[in-house]
Amino acid sequence: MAPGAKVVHFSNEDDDQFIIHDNKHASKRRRVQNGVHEREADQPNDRLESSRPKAPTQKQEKDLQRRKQELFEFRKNLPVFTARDQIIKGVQENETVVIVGETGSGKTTQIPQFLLECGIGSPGRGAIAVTQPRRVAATSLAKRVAEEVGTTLGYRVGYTVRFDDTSSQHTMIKYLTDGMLLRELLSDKLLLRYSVVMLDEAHERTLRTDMLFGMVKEIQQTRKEMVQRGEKNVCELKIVVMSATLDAEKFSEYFNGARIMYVSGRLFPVKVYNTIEPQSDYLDAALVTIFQIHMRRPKGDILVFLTGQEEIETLTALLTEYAGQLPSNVQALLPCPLFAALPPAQQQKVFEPAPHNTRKVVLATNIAETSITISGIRYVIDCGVAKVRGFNAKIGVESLLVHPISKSSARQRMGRAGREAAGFCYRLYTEPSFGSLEENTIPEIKRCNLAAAVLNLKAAGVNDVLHFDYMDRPSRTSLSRALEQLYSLSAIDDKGTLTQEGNQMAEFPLDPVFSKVLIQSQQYECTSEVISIISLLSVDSVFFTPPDKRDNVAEAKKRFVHPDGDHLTLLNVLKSYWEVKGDKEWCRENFINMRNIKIVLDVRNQLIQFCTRMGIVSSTSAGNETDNILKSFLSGFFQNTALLQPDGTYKSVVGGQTISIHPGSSMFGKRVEAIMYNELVFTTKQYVRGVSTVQGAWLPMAAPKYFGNSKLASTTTT
DNA sequence: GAGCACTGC
Repeated sequence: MAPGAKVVHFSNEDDDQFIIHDNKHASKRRRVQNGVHEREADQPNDRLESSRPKAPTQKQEKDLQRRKQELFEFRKNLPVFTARDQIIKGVQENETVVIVGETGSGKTTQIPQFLLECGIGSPGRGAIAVTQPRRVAATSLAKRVAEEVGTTLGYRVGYTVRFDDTSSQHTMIKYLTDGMLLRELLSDKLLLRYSVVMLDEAHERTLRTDMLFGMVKEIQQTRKEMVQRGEKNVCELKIVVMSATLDAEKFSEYFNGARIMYVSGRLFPVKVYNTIEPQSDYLDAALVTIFQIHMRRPKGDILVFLTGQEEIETLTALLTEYAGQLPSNVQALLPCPLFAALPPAQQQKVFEPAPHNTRKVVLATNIAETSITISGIRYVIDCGVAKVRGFNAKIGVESLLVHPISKSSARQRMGRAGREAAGFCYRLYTEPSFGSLEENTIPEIKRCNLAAAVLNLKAAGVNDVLHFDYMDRPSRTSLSRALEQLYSLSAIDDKGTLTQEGNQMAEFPLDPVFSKVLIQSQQYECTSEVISIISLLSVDSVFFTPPDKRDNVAEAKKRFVHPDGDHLTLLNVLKSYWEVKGDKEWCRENFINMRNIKIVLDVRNQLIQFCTRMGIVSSTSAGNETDNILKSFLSGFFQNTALLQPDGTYKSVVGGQTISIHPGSSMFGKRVEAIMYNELVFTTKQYVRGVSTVQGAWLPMAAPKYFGNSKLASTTTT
């Protein structure tokens, strides 16, 4: 099949009246970098040593002030700048304000500065916290705003993310991840160090932002009552919710009718086309559309939204093949894959400008919808679906399935074409299909396992999690399941109260199951190994798999295999890495993902620090007693076990479902009496990953409270 | 016999 043999027909393709989004001010303005460009922050040398930030020296001061002046020229042209006085007044007069502003309005960089300048944030009253769902955003925003304020990073302006804290007692504007603020809540239950909490990107509705909504709302009320009672050293807490979409009423309603303010953005008009007919094969439709654009439309790069790595690799291969057949008088076509598992060096390629006379085609997952911004994109192709993580609380199984996106997600994808100039968006579905999409994506809190979130709430003092003030309430089944799981781990007692062990578990930055394993490892005298393995399991993979080298990767993996399964195999990888002292060449030869190994080592160091603080000896080693390591894991993962059936399949002990070992596991194809697994996710089958051999006899020992022998007996018979 | 979107502490 030659590209162009088939044609995909789009509505209104030559009708300039059909413009969905039109900001008439936008095209007149010049694009200004507002410092939220993730690429810069993704450089490996991004990490700062946590030195004690000091006031700048006289010489530094001079440079800082010069830079500040330069930046002011940009700042005063930002749309939000004209609304400075109204915003200050709005926050002064209201305890909560909802601010709606599109990308490029400058709200995230400027509003904290306004609040600092007018004294709402001050050493006396408290600092300004600005939360972000992502680390890179928090760090790059802080760097930019420090420059704008004219201070060294970490002095008046800083950030706090996991493994990296540049804030100090002098910090008045602090950018932090929402997860980090949740952790601060454990030790500062009323967030007394802050006078303002700004929750940015609220429309994304991440699990953590949703938890913060409820907690800051309660804290605001408590602090107000304290002030009314005349308590000293307390001031009221201001809440600023910032959202990019127009669902502000929902936020306002939740926050007792909070004042809504709108800030204009800086997006250019994007013309939207829908297909006239539904497309049975969106991958094929995308391929044809790419060439239709390439042959007929003016310069500008193309961004294609697809669902996953496999699709992206398929389409990359097809594009490369057809691009080679283009006539010599047509400009070249350069496919650039982009997904999270791609090694950083290859991710970097999407940011490089296309060579002369070449059009770049970025084939991306949802990573390009929020996390990564690519310049030069004029055309977006949207297949209308995405892989979505789900959780069935009734049977306790996670899933990862392709699902139609929401209208707001489709608009977000569309907007990616209008960041620098007017653009075009080709939707590979009909207009009625668009009309039938859900308005908003279902918030994460309604579709994930809540065990960790519930434990976190309880540790922060919210005991009645069923009646907590959720903006979107998770189902009762989902909350009950979380409570049951915590009970089975002895994190809470039968009244739902946090136990001493549960309190300890909440301290660790881990899923409660892992915290349990870590604590239990003391009895099995293998804490050192357990910490390493937990760290290794906290990244997607310590290997990376280039699509053309799958066999070589499989070969490399074999070198580390431990007969008992993935847990000890992973440990072998880390041991080998240490033996060669992280030699780069060795990593390359063995397809070791250095970025992820770095994260593993960071997590490991952090866990050791937490252990030390809590009086757990982290150096205890199992030596050759590797069974003890597996027994430790079983003490947390006893529910994640399956038994071999006479027909050679595995059946889960809880739920009795037939499960398959993921092909990426070292246990793939092996038959043993019983297995324990790290996770079970339904994709095309019920796949388990992170699998090790266990003995059936260990099960009742691992969880005497949970296992009656009857339960075991009932699943072993077929 | 065959494969996981994206975040975060």
